[in-house]
Amino acid sequence: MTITIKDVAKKANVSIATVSRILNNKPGYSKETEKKVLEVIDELGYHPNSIARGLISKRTHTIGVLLPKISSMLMNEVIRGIEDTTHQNGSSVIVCHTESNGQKTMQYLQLLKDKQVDGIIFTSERLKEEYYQFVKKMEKPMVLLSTESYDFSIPFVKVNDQHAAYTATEYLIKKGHRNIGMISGNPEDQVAGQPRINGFLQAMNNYQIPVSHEHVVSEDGFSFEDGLKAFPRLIRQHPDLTAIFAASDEIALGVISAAYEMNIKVPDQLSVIGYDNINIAQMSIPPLTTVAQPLYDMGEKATEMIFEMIEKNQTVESRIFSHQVVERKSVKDLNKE
Amino acid sequence: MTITIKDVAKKANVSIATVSRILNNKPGYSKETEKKVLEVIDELGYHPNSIARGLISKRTHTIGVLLPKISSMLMNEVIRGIEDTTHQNGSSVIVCHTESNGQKTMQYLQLLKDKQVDGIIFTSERLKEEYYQFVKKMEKPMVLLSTESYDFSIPFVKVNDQHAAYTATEYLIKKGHRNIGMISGNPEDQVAGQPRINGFLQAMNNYQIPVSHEHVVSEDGFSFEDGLKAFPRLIRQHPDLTAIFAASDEIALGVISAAYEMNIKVPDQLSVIGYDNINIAQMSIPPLTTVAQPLYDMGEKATEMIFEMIEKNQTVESRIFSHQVVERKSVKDLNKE
DNA sequence: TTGTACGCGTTATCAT
DNA sequence: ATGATAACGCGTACAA
Repeated sequence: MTITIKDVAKKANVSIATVSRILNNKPGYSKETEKKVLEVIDELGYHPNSIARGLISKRTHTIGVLLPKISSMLMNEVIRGIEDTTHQNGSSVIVCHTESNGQKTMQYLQLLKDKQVDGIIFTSERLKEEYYQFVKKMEKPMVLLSTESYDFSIPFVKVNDQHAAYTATEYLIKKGHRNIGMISGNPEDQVAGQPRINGFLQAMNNYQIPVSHEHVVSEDGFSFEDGLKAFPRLIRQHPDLTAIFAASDEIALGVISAAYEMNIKVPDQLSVIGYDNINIAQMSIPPLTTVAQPLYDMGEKATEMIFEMIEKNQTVESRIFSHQVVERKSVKDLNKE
Repeated sequence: MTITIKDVAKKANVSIATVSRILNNKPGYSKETEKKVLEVIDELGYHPNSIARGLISKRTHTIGVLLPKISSMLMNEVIRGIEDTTHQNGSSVIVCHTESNGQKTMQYLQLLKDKQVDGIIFTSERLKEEYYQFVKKMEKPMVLLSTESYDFSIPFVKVNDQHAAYTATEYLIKKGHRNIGMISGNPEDQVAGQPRINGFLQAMNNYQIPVSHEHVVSEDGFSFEDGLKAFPRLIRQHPDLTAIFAASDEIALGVISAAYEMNIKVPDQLSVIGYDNINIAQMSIPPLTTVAQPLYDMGEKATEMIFEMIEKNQTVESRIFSHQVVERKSVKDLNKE
């Protein structure tokens, strides 16, 4: 038998109301009874049932996170930021892998609604009208993470992808490179695809280096395999390339492996810069230079925003995190020759 | 306003009891009323509130997972197996990172109790008496994953670590290696530490190859950095080593990177075999040969076991998964010279 | 300061 | 086949 507030009340010779007040710091009890009740609670090892609590208070101390089909390594740090922060706030999180599948996403949203989550963090994917409407009906706060909506006004946390891609490209240029190619993710991806391509093109243009769209090659996604497959195509088209900007670290590692297979030395014959700065960036040979997103911090911030919205019942300001290139050893400085 | 079973009942001109029966396939209603009610439900877009449901049914359709401080890349696949399976069963999971901290673990156990999870999956760490007693009082089923308890009789899912380590070492030996070193995790780790060392030693002994304990070097954990730091120490002690068995893939990558720094060619001058077969094993240069654990399947199986215990209210048989070496390119065959 | 009683949304028991 | 109602464990308005 689980022990309830009634048991405590009985044993302490008070009403359940009093126990409840003490539990929730609501005024209306004397120091004496508080002490007495606290003792009994301790003695019985009583803990309130959060289910019952949630039923009445409308707060379940649970938040939902929607994740699309992208690198688990990438999301790992983000999720850690979210989970740590959530638990620090005495709540827990339900993680949902939507696989970027609309139907699955709706199913998960329904699950989150059934479970009465207090808020939702929607990640790394375009927020479709359908999703938005559903959440709106739930009347629960939502924040966007690593994505942004132009259709609906929802607070978000992200890095400026175009700017970061610009920075990466510019870094290459400043190291003396002129023949630069890019391997992007899916160009139809409005959040991590096109903007990074734009940033690349913009940098090249700004430095008045001729580029065509043939300089950017793309596969479906951002994976190691995508890099592995895309690199040979790119290098065959442009054998004179001295540097490559990869739209993700995994792609970059794929490029490095493919280059190794083709007997092209990195960074001596080919420089590579990545994007994300996930764990594996340090593990490659040579260690990967990359533009870093503060993944953990972004997860943390998004979570803090959700809690602020939940508790103050008002909206909150979006936050753009700054990126930063992390220099390791995959880019050669052509100026030093 | 959220719409409840009452709204459905009212609109369908029946009692809430009838609606509830239809919702739960309890006998006691006619085809007609069923149709009518189902229509109304659809029309209103009604979904039962799982919180209220959980309050009375004592099932929350939530399970808890306890994770220690180990490679997030490793646990990633396991977690995916758990989450997928859980969601397929209409439940969701609360993931708790204990950091291998006893106090934190107890806090999380308390959280899981408060949230009334239906069951607990305890992972990759020794089950302390304190944890066991707590869960026992909860009267909820538990299964062990990648760990095993000799003190308490709890169903588990794992690979035979000693045997797998034996297999890895034997693989090296069969490729003609005799001077073999090992970089292990923490030897005091009773689940992934000592057993793997034992397996290594056992293989060497069985093939009558002299080894001392100096052939195995260990750092605190199983990380890339551990491998990075341990390798130079090991190779200085035994400059004649031709092969290394690393107790994890991350350690193995650390070894490869360290070897690269020291200008030692893998696999030409040094062969390396890993353990786990996580994603990054294919990304290294050269791609890593390793002994694979069926991580996703293990997560899946543990989850199925938990659900069986929950639903049939009885215990269940443990399961030892078989391991398998995945040949890539980090081990040289000395017989082919 | 303290207690009584109702309600949260659902399932289960007992009538009808 | 169906409905009224207690119960799940807790918070809170209201009364005392």
